[in-house]
Amino acid sequence: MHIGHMVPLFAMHHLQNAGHRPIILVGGGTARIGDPSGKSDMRKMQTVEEIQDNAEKLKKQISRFISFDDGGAKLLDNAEWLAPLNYIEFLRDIGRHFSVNRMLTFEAYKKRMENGLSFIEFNYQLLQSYDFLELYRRENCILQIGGDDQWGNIVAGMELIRRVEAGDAMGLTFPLVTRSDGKKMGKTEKGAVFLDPSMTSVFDFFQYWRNVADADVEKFLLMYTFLPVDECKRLGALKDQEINKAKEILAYEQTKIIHGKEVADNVLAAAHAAFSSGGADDKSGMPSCDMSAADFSAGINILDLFAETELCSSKSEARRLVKQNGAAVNGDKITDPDAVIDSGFIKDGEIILKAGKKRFFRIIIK
RNA sequence: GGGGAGGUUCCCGAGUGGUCAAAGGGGGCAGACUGUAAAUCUGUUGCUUCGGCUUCGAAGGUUCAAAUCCUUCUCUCCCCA
Repeated sequence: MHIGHMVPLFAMHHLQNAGHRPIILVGGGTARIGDPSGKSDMRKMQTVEEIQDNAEKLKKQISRFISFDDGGAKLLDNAEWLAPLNYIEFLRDIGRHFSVNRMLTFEAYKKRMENGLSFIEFNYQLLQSYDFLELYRRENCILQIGGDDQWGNIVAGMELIRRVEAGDAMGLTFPLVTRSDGKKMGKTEKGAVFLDPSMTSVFDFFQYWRNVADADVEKFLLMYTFLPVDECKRLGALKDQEINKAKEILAYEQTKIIHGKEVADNVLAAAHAAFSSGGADDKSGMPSCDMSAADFSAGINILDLFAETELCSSKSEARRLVKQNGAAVNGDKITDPDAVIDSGFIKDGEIILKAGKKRFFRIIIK
């Protein structure tokens, strides 16, 4: 789960507030098949344990803004009805309603016609349509929402419901959220910005939002926060230095939604501490680790120290950083790769490392 | 089953016996400029005890020397059946 997946979930939040009952469907059954809308590779297969584990995590993550309490949202796994499927019966009852000619006209398949499309991927549409049908039958679900790459699959499901149950179902899709520079939302080239704090630290998460392009501020406030529309517009219209406030609010609100208010407050203070107020604010939201005072009594080489933290992944990288004038300890640049960090650097029981202008790491001395 | 084309460092993509840790581009990182923005410019981009070490789908082989040649295997794509 990364922030690129959030839009349909936010839509769910709003729909739930309007009195609807959201059902989140996890693809425990379809996880074993590729999705033709994916770029080119088949989805990697997952074990049953992985799927269940993921489903639990998912529920935990989204329960902050979608209520699973009594009568609230439901989380279902399509393995429940896909796993016991009988192939012959499926062909007879479901397959007969699909026209290959029509399926081939969908954009998602057209693309794949050039470099190959396996049969199981081609079948994905039938399965997703069947999911919709089952949800219609079991939960009286009449609306399916998803990214616009799901358009064809959703429409196919609507048609199936009409043919089989003479029911009237609807679809709602959202365009892929892009940033003003044309890239996909939530993708840094290093990888996606994940909701799980063990994959993307809350500090980095906050900073991602804090650093969005000016042109994206209003759009993201509207899409990714629950602030009133007027307020979003007002903030998005701020200029120059002022718009930084809007970005901070965006980052704070978003962090609050995903990680909770307490974490958001901490990270906000940590960001202040790192970037402006000379260390007066609470730094507990900053990425950190514990080290013992004894480790520093003999001193630690600057390169080793940086390589130990998440700031640098190897000593070579640390060396580069130091050479290029990008490393700082407690705010002072260190340019000598042989520099040794010892107890003298400990201030108020901690040492603050900085790589470049925006990446911080806090070593807490125990 | 038959025939053909391929698998190169994060990605795309050069490289067909030594000058290759491997062109170029993208991305990343750092520096300058700024508003913790964008754009731009510059540097950098396998690891290292700085002696070297490991990388070009996998395993063997030829050679003083291989990403480059040979063998087997494996995966992908295309055409025919």
